[in-house]
Amino acid sequence: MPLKADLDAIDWKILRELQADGRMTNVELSNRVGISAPPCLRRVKRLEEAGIIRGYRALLNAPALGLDVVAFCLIGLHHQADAELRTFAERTRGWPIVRDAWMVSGESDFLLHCVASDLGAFQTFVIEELTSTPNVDTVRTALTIRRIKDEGLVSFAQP
Amino acid sequence: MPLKADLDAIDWKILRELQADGRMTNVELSNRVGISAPPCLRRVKRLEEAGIIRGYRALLNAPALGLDVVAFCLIGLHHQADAELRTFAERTRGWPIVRDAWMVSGESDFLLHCVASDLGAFQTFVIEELTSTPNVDTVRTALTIRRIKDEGLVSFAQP
DNA sequence: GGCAACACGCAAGAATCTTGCGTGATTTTG
DNA sequence: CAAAATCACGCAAGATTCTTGCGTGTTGCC
Repeated sequence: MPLKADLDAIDWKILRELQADGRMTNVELSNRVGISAPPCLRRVKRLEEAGIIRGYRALLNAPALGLDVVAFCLIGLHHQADAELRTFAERTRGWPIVRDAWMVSGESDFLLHCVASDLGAFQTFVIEELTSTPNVDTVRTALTIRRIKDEGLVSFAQP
Repeated sequence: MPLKADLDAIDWKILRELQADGRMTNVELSNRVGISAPPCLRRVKRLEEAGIIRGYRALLNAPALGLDVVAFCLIGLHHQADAELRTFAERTRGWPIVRDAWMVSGESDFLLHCVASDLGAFQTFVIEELTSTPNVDTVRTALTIRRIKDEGLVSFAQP
């Protein structure tokens, strides 16, 4: 189960390339990182089995699919005991509009990344679902105007 | 250049499957959506060329890579003229700590999704970069405690 | 110095990708 | 309404890629 310390320069290159293009063939990947295909594939599988690569995902174009509203919601609860946090977290998993969600510390307790077909659908969600959920205190929303940066979770500026 | 209206049930299945596993082989994908491999591959390419599939990305495990801090920053500027918004947007692209960034409307002007190796690195970024950037008025941060939902951008609950 | 552990690259068989082509269904057109 | 055109499907075959086993060279550790 390798961790960060076990990764060498080639592993980092693999991670960078697959974060940029997760569907690259192994042959192409092996050329880019400078080793032959078999050891390259073995490294990728090792990274997958170690959980360093959590999976692969196609990135979809929401507007082209009729999803014109992307927004973030900051949620504050009345009571933040463990049971209440878990209850709200569980509820977010049942809302299709919520795509990613984080429990956070600071002025709010949760941050929700939401996608909806239009403003009406989003407002309906906020009013009829979010604010009417028990224990929800504050809801602040930020409608996105446009995405200005979109890279993978991990930066490769330094290594 | 197909749009939403041109997509049939099989296309939606393809999108769902590739959003869940972007590295699935075309043979496996074709089995799951119920057609043979050649037309399935043709559909995928059509979706890619139409920009509906924007790309593919490996999802990496930040903590395993020594990145223990994931946070969001809400930024308010003093002046929100177009030139100033563009200037700030451009600056976010030069910060490796900032992974995704959105221009938003509401109480803040920008939302930054940040990843850092530790709290010190993040605080250094906030103090020495963010707050010292010209035209930055307010900076509110939300440190993430844990991710409670992590799905692709597009929901497939309805179609 | 010798041994064990490890990762590499080669090679071959299996699987997948990719293209061309014929068929059938649906839509358009006369 | 019929004929033609369009479209997407599935089959088949060659090209590419994946996958595994194996031998070799290097590294680290007695």
